[in-house]
Amino acid sequence: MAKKKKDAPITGITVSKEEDFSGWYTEIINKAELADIRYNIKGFVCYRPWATISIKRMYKKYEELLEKNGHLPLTMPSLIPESNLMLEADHVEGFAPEVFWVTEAGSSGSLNERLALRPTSETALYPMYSYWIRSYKDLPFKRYLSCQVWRYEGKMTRPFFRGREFHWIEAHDCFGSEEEAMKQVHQDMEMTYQMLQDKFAIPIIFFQRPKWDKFAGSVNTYAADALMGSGKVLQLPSTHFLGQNFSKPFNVKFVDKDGTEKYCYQTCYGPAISRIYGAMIAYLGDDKGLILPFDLAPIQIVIVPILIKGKEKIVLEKCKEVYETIRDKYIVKLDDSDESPGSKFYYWEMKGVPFRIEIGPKDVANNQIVIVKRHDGQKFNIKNEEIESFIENMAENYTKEIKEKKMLDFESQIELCYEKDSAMEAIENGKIVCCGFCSIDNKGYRCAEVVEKEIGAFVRGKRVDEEKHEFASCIICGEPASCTVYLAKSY
RNA sequence: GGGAGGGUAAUCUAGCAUGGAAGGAUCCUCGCUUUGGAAGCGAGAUGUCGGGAGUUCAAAUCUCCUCUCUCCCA
Repeated sequence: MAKKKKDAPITGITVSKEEDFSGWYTEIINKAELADIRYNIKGFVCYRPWATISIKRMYKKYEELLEKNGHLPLTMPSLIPESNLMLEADHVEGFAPEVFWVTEAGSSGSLNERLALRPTSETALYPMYSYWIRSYKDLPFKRYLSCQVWRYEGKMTRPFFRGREFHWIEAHDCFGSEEEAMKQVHQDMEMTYQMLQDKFAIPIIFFQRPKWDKFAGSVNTYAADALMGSGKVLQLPSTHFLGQNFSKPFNVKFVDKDGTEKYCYQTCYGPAISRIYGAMIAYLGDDKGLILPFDLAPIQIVIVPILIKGKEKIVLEKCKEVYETIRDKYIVKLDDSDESPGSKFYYWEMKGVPFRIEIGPKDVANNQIVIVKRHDGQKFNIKNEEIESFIENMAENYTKEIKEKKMLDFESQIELCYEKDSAMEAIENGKIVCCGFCSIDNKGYRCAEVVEKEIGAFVRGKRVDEEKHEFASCIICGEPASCTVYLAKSY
């Protein structure tokens, strides 16, 4: 065996995730070759193959679920005329500060009308919806598009978490009644749980956002907060009930059964896939590197031959044999490069490959192989005839095991608080605070500012599932509480 | 939004105070040797010193502008 040298180069992760999350994240982005920020426009990054493969699979899963639930795909232009964008007042006000404008083209100089690079597609889609929707028979009208959007973010950009360009899906649905629209909002939330929790192993909870924090132009916003375990939350997909706020200015109406024209009730839903990917690698990863759900891993099984002088041939033959038996069902890599075995172990662990198969002369002699599971490091000696069934069983359970390990019980994260001081202490201790609040309508905004300034947390809103706690008064102003809200630090 | 610190080869960096031939390590390529948790030796290749302007006989080094990255706070 080769001797380790003290100053041997370290290709794996060198920063502890717990001690220095920022450093850990930066290092994993680089060393696992997920993104490259050397592209010289702030907030615009290259997603490298290892990330892109997983992201494409996430898209595919999400798209399949949306289609199963009655959405059809479409593709839209990425430029929006300024006059479209201006049609809904609140929407303009909310997005105008972060719009990228195209004002010149070619050699003919400036354009007659400025064109916005879409920051979101409501104002691109809805003029077309007014053409496409004529009758109640066209309803419900459910469409989605997978696309990039651009927002001139002022906050610090980070690969996947926050960029000035990001990749998402947006679904835009039209209904004949408010009830149907609200049913869609609930279906959107259900889809979010199915994807984020079941497929990507990220624990979430939905809140109805306060009025001052809702999507610009919507009636209400319901947003998933990922529970990051540190008491901090991260906003993930949100779904919005738009009411008739957009259908009126955009003239999205239908002739109902009774022959009268009515404006549609609309919803929109925006899972930002790039951000979900960032949340997933950040939440699941450990000090060895990435941990990926089995379906999303670009390589699911890596075979590492242990080549001892004089026995290379029999080892490699067995590796190829195993490779051939499993390559039809899984994405398998036989790493027969010149690196030392240890170096390969560290590398593929960092890349988050779920299973590693080691095959050396001893294994050949014993008619077995060694299999190591990435997420918990468990090691198994498996006889030749049991290889396929063992892998099948382990592959089926791998994502579930990660999910069980990483799932957080929301109730265990929260602390009921009746006074500002105890809330401050709870937030300090990395808890989510549950308390009474005067109002999540605009009149509660002043108290929310106090929460931000003095407690250092944000009002995330009213939980959407069953609320078990009741409070008599607002934790800030002491007025009678109209609702129970949750306060947390956020990313 | 506010503050601080960076940018020299693909990567990490020395050099900058006091202007005068850009140095090392890693990666990469080739050869030999090795391989059950990060191997060794030898040879080789790689630089608009982030960009622009200024000062100077002379700028990685001084001045100004700009782009970009990292970290912290609101």
